[in-house]
Amino acid sequence: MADSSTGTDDAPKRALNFIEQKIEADIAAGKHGGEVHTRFPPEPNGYLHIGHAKAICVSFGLAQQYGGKTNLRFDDTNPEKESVEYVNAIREDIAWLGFDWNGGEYYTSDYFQQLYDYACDLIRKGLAYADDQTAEEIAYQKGAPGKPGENSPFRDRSVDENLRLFEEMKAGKCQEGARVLRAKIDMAHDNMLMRDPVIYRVKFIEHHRTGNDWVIYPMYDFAHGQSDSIERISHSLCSLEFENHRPLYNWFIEALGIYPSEQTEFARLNLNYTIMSKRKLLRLVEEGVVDGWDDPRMPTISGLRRRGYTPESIRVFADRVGVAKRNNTIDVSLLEWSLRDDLNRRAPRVMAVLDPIRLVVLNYPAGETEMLTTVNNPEDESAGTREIPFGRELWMEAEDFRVDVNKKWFRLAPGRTVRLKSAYIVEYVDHIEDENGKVTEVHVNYIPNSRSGQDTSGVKPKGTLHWVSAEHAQDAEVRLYDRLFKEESPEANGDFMDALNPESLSILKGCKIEPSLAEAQVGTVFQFTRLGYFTLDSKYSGLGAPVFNRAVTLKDGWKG
RNA sequence: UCCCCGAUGGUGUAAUGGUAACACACCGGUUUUUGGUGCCGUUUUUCCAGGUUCGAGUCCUGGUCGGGGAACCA
Repeated sequence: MADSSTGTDDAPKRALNFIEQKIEADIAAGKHGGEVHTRFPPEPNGYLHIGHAKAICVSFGLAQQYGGKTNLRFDDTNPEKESVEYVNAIREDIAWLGFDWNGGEYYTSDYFQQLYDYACDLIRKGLAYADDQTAEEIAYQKGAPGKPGENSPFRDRSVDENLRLFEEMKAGKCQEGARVLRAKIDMAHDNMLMRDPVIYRVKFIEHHRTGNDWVIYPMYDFAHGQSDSIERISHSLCSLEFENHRPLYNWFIEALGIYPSEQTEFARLNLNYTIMSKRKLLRLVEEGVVDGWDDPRMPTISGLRRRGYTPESIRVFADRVGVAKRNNTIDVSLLEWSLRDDLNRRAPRVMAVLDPIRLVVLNYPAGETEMLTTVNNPEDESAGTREIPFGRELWMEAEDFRVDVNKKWFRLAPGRTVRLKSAYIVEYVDHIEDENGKVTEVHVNYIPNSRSGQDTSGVKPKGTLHWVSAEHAQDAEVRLYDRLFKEESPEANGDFMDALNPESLSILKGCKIEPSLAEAQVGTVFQFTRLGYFTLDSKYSGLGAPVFNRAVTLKDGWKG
């Protein structure tokens, strides 16, 4: 099992990251019975984003890799900010990413009684006490980094008194803020978190699961390690910001003498041109800057899903990003590459014209329709072929015709010849402009013996254009997205709201799509030939009124 | 001021005392009925100073820079 990551003999051995190295060492040493049991512990107070996706891939992926299990645990110790709406969204996102919490689904709130008993145990061991001071007094006594704190006047209460006072807290006899339970550690400790941390506070707030059963709630530090321990988590993986909490995590486990789960921290994911904090994303939603948590411009998993990202692409991305301890900012182009790389191999190619102008084939008989065969995916023969209608009247992309061009122009222009994708080669005849000089219609002649697949014309056009038959095309709305922020580090200078990109969304109406797209399903991503990858918007698409989102453009090598 | 963590091309990640490599990005070439894909190639790298060693990105000491830390948040 220890070398399950190395794959088959002929596969090149991927370098292990530092957590994999630790796990393999632990397995070799027989630690935790040689088992790997991880957990993913979101607080249900917001939607999951791409940063969480990395954490999910790490915790679930490592367990998978070493034949272990993963628990999903909702860390719901603060009823003020949590709700079932978030619980359900989180579940959906993890499942969509392709992970199965085969170790079970749990809630920290399931352990409230157990945690309460642990606290009583600590009191009995003389390691916790009830403190009746205000939050301000406690904060003041904490001292400062480099300056020791001072003991609370309530620090030496007797075990019996502490037990009675804690019981009163539980029974609802204390006002919020009137009393807390604190661990008795060391008010002069170098690590501020070890200076008698508060472990229980009073909150008269209904909890989304336990209702009004409890009026005292454990703090993160008193809940997390113990929950890991209760679930016999061997490797508790979290982000760097919890490094300072590890001594406390271990202190509680040792003081309580419970199963020794072990915490390992790694660097969280940061992406340029976006923000990742739940609080700030919430602000975008609340201020209506975006169309909800699943707006296709959001870095949320639900936003990426609606945008057209595939679970596979996100998993590959998480893998490429790596696991290490130094702070990082990943270039968003790696995310885009991951999607293109996945979709290039899988997405069916179709044709659509976003900014249509008329293309008339003068020498093609009016009223005649010819069905042409075209491959669905040149990268995948098994994707098969389909028929597309061709006729005299077509739609072409306005930007594919220009009057004044240079030698680097591969498209249509006066005197030029181009191939219509999967159809015929056509040569320019003339064009019509409106009173503003805008080209509204282009006229061409086709070369009859240049039909795709049976071309005997010998003509070698420089470019290939996409098109749709005017008679058969359907109308669609297409939404193009650009990055939400115009600055690489939106939080770097001042308010991130000032860094918003005002042109992050453009809505195109009257786009022309080929008839086969009438049967498009939400969840399928298509390549619109030469334009990018597009998928039906799950929110705004109606019957007969399709709305497509562009997930990502094709890489554009044209410098013209 | 104190504690913890980190530092390798533009961005990430490897190299586990023995030739600094891989991916993305960039640039160039080639193929192409997608200016896509594929293929080939160019450019660019160990924070600084000492030390240990036949040999240091790696070990040691000191420094510099960056991140985290004083919520009844997680």
